[in-house]
Amino acid sequence: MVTIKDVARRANVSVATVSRVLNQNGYVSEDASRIVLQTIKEMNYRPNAVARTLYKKTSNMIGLIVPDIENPFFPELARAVEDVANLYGYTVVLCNSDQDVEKEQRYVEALKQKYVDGLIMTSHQSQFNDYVDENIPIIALDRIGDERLTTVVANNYEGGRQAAHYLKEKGAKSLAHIRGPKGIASADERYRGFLDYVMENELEYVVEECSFQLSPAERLAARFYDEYPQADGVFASNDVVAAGFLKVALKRGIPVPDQLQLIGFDGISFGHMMYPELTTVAQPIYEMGALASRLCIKLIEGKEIDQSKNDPESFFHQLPVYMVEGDTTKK
Amino acid sequence: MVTIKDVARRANVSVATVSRVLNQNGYVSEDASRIVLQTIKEMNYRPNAVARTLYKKTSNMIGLIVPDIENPFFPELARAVEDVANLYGYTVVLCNSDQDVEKEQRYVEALKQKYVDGLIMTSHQSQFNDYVDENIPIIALDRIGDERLTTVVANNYEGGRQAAHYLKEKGAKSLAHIRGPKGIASADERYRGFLDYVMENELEYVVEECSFQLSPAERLAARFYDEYPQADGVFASNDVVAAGFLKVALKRGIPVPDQLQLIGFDGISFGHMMYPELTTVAQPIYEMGALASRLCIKLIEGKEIDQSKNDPESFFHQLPVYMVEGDTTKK
DNA sequence: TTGTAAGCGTTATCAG
DNA sequence: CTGATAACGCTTACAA
Repeated sequence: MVTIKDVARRANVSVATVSRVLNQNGYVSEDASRIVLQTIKEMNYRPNAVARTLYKKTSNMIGLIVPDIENPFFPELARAVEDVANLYGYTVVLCNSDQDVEKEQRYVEALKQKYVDGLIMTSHQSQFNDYVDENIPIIALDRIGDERLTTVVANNYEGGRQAAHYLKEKGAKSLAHIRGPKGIASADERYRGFLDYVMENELEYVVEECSFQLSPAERLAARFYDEYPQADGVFASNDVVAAGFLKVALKRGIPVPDQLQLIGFDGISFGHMMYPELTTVAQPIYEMGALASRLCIKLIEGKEIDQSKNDPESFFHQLPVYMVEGDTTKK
Repeated sequence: MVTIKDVARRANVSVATVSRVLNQNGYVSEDASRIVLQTIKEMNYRPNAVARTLYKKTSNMIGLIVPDIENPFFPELARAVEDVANLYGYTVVLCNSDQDVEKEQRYVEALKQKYVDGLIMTSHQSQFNDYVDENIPIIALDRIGDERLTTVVANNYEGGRQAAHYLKEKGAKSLAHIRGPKGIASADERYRGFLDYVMENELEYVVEECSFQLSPAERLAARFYDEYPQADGVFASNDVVAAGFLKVALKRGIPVPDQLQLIGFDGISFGHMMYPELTTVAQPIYEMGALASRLCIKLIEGKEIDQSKNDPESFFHQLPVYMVEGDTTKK
């Protein structure tokens, strides 16, 4: 591997000079600059990022921790984070926490040892108060729990309300909400929104709980349709669960949307892959990821940190959700 | 940040001693060891990975380059790679190449500068002969193009044959293959398999080409059903395209599987999220990722490199595919 | 068994 | 404008 020393030797200058033209700082004469650039090209020299990191204590890497990249919500998010990071010259290190606090902890530790410049952490049950003491910027994405962290979330509460409202408008008389796991903030919020709305409007409703996965959703759906045959408007806490409910309904020959209307949450892309297409409360997934990434970089590069301390708006970013009208609700 | 020096000072030993107990090599007395361990704990010292990397020229990181993490095939793969990497103490750096040769090149460059220990590169059009000269282990995953690279792929050719055979067995008379983009090896192989089988059996068939995405698939499907109303057995080159064809068929009221049978390829998890469930030629996705990861680590740690040079079996790993019978083909 | 010191490849300070 | 040189935090000969 060719180092800065090799270049310096060949160009008959000192390493300091080479470093200067590399970083474009400090004075360096036209001549020197030209010859150095030339030799760099000739020797195909690439500065060693690790050495640089060691000295500068910054790696141009961002750690992204997700509970499970296989959950279709996260690839879209990850993609956005990476796109923006890339734009600014950062590399993203992706980690699966598996919702395991210890595993997450280990990752954070490992990443810090690698001098990652910032961390973006997605939804999780823990409150992770421990992390705020870390000396690197952390963005909470789709995750609430510590007000001291810069946060990016969708308006889950409003989404819950909208779902209930939409079902009511479409004529559903007996609502159901399949809520996500207790303790996961986004699930809790969607539930709260739904509940507030049905209470305010004195609607008939039931609530069941289900993890954000297909198989549990299918099992629950089977039981649910037996138990609550009168339910004609189901709001699932995410699209995967909604898909499970849709699948079981179709399998049983329950007419969707005529007898049973169905709304999901998230707006992940495969909602469009099925037929009937899923009606869903969509989060601006890509925007959320992009924003989180941008904020993280902003914090890293030290811009506007103070401002954000004072301005609540730039501390807590809640993005609006929007209805995507598919075929699982009436026109 | 607490460094090895701090620990040494506090423990009244030299940094060398601390380093020795840290790495468990070289002689160190019971006493010294005890006190060092003690102070490490007290000071909550974590060795700096960057400094270590600089010296050792190894980072315990593996770079994983995928064309697009949003394509549902890759999260499963990535997950497997990461799980195994983790097991052996490696961190995975995920990069999206976007099928862009230059972007991929930039990533490889950037990763090398970070002293990644190995690279796993997934399907791509380029032949990337350039990379074999790199001085780090590279695994080609779901990607063929350079025989000198250790390769992990599914038996795409056989999959293509199986799909055609299955459709024939189920009584389809007029077959169609919606092949993936020319130049992508896996797509080419599936096509070859399909073609060989229909030729050998003198079956009626047509072939269309479509990129591995939903929208193009839907557009093509619409045209396709108009143009080839007699087609009663469609083999799509991946599950996303199959989903697109299924969706349009259902929308048009074409009875699936009675009038039209449909087979996808990949076996991604959302094939189960829809109803009717997709019949598909499944790749052992997780196993492929896990194997690639294991092979990469094996190469990194220098085991069996020579052996693999001689034994073709350990150079080219082709995993078997298997039919997943869903509801889009007859029972 | 332990310590000293020379790297690893950069950057930045400080004289010239 | 340029060049020595001291960091950055760790590992490992080589001495002791």
